[in-house]
Amino acid sequence: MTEVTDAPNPRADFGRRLRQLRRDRGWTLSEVAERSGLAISTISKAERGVISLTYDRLSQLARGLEVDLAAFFNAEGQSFEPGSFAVARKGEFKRQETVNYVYEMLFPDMWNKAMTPMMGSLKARELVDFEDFVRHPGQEFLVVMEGVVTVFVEGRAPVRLEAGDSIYFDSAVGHLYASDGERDARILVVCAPGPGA
Amino acid sequence: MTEVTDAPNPRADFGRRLRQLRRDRGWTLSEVAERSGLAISTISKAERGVISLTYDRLSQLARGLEVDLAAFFNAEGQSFEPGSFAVARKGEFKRQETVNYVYEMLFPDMWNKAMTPMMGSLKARELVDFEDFVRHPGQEFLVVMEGVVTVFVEGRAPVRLEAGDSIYFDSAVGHLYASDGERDARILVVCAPGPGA
DNA sequence: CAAGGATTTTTCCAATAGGAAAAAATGTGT
DNA sequence: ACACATTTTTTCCTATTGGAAAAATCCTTG
Repeated sequence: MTEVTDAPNPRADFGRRLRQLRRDRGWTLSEVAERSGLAISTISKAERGVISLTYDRLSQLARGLEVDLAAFFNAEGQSFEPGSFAVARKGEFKRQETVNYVYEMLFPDMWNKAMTPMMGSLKARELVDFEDFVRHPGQEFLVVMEGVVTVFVEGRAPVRLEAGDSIYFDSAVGHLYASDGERDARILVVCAPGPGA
Repeated sequence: MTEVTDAPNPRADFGRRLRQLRRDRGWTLSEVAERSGLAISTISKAERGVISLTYDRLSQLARGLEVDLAAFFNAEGQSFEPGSFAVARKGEFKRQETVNYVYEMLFPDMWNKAMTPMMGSLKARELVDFEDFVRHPGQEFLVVMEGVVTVFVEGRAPVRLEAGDSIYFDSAVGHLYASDGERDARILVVCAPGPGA
């Protein structure tokens, strides 16, 4: 016995979205049924929130409607000694310089760490040389500690980050940081080798 | 008798992702069960691809894991799309609470990241319960953003860290953080799975 | 407005999901 | 190695889903 609830049923929303999706395409139930391999009745019920589709069917349906599964929801839219540890005191870092940045590796004498944390300084209004995108395997995480930083990711619009903001990306994609404010910026970068490292 | 199919079952992928998501948080099945309201067995089966969850359950599960539903799907295949990136704005984090800390996972809807960055707050002079050392595989990196923090590493003398200081250690060793100052402390923690993860 | 085709909703039943509890496996400390 | 606690997997059973076909609704046209 299906209750007549107009409470914000989770599936009701989904159903509406589904129907919308179908009608946007001007398709009928049977058309979608054919494309997806589901039964007409199933789709009908799903659209009205009578039933709650299983992952399998959702998956099929997505293919049938030619949308990414996510579209349905977008609702809201290591010789590191085991057991060891190390402390890095502010200011006691080992300095390194590259063309683009000045940074200090935090635990230089531990090797095979799963992560490589670095503190970096970006001089205010440093020239950004677009020829020098940095690329390397693995993933990278950056937090802005002070100042404002613009991150250039190859093929994407620049991202402006303020203190407290962070970004996570695939290091294999060309990237570049630059201070964006009047002051020097201070960043923390943590690199990790990719899954297959 | 479950067939031993290693065929690219659509749900198998999903299941793996699910398990990953749960383990990233260090949660047990029953923990997720409680948070999501689903039965333990259901989650277990879903993770192993034995069953195909319905939309309703998926929805609940997403809430329980504190991820956007879309996060389950975005990566139809791989995790952390090669070449992708994500930005976390200060204050736009997803809150999580444990017995000892309040922290916000920074990129909750990307899974299989090589690193798991979190921002945490430690209430001033919170009682430290030494019975509750935290232990999990992998390595951990902590930076103090604000305040003063004492890190207790099992079997070692407590380490006092001030803003800008950081510590890197093996997460398998019992560890515990506590704010040590008058003010609340703010920390950034990055976890990485160990070599054999 | 009646007839006929197209589309959607219902009905009925087999297939599958989901939960409670038992069983197995996996970890702890002693 | 042992018992003990914790976590995961199985088992067993009920509730729900999903499909085929029948019934109802909605066009369109004469």
